[in-house]
Amino acid sequence: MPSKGATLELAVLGLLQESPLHGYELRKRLNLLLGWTRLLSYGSLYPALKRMLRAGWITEVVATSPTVSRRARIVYQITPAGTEYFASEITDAGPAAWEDENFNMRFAFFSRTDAAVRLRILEGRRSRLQERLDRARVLSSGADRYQTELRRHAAESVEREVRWLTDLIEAERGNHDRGGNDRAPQTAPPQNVAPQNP
Amino acid sequence: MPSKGATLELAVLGLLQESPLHGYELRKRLNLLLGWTRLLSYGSLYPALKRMLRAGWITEVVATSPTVSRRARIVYQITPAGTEYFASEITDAGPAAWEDENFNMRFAFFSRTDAAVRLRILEGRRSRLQERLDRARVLSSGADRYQTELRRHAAESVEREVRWLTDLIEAERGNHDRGGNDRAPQTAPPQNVAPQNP
DNA sequence: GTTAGCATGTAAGGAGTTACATGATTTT
DNA sequence: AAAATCATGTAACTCCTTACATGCTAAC
Repeated sequence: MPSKGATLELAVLGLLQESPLHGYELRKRLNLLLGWTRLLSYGSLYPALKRMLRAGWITEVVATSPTVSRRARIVYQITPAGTEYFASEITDAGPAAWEDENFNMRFAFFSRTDAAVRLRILEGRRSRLQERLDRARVLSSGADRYQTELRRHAAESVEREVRWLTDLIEAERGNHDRGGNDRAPQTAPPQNVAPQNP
Repeated sequence: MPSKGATLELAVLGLLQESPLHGYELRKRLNLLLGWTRLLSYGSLYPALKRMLRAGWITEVVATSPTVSRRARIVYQITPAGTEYFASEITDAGPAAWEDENFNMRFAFFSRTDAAVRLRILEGRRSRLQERLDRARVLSSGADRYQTELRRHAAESVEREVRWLTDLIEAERGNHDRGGNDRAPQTAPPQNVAPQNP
């Protein structure tokens, strides 16, 4: 079962699928990929790598570089089992996929995700955010100026994100009629094909 | 030391300062106040209340209501020690105050915070977000379309938040001192916290 | 009568942060 | 020569989530 901490593991596998990496470099890339809030610490990454080794998703190779004699780096490589696990998780468009952290990670690997799954994840994410807005619209008693302003701003942020998702969904649908998929997700002008309204 | 989990404790104290509350009600209000992401679970709240009891910040009173015989509710009240702790923490405008979660909580209790402290927290928060943007601007390499789009959107969100903070800072300065003097006699009608669109 | 909301908890388990510990290499 | 960056890890601690366990009350 994809418990919560699967996010880090999946992100590592996603990066290792492109090329083998050592821990230090991995951390930097993870922070670039997902590090908008707190930075990932080594005390978090290295134990995760050990777990993944035990799970058989990655293998480690001590890189003894003959030319440049840096400190021996331990390079991690993804295994077939790891590739399989990544593929199966990335295919799963269940509720776990539209959690905050998880969603960003899924999105980051969208180029390796089926178009249908992409769409489901985007829509799931959007309706989850919409629920949040509805839940919060039951506006509150006893809120002072600052609390009111805080909520207003938070709601506005969520609304913006909903619009962002809507644009992405439209873009996805727009180039869906082509079998090959994998086109730009950018807010492209809506192509007028046959409107497929729900 | 205000370790990380102090956020929940402080929020509880902030709410209890207005009126005594029992756990269930407390949870609902906390979720309204800070619950834009995940909802707070009882498994998290009740242990926190126990910790706070041990620390002497709150006391519990079993409310035996004679008129309506609901299940006995345990009502928590803030103690003088709790009030003192809250006051000292809320006064501290150190780096901890502009962390994501923490910042929202601080902001929610801004009406009970000194104007000078408010300003420092807002400015600290802003420069922290600015740092994030700078750190991320070194981006580029190895990012595909989706990753690029994800970063663009994230950066945009942070930029919006910076602008929001800038507006708030201006508003704070506006009704704090005009031209270096504290006692602004006229010209400064009580500006709203939210200086927004016409 | 049964579902939904009110109300309080505990136990197991996972995950992350901070601080500690060490050492090489590159840049200033 | 010092400082920054590269590089790998461990241990203690804290905290949260999930799932479990219980029982009352109101509404449908």
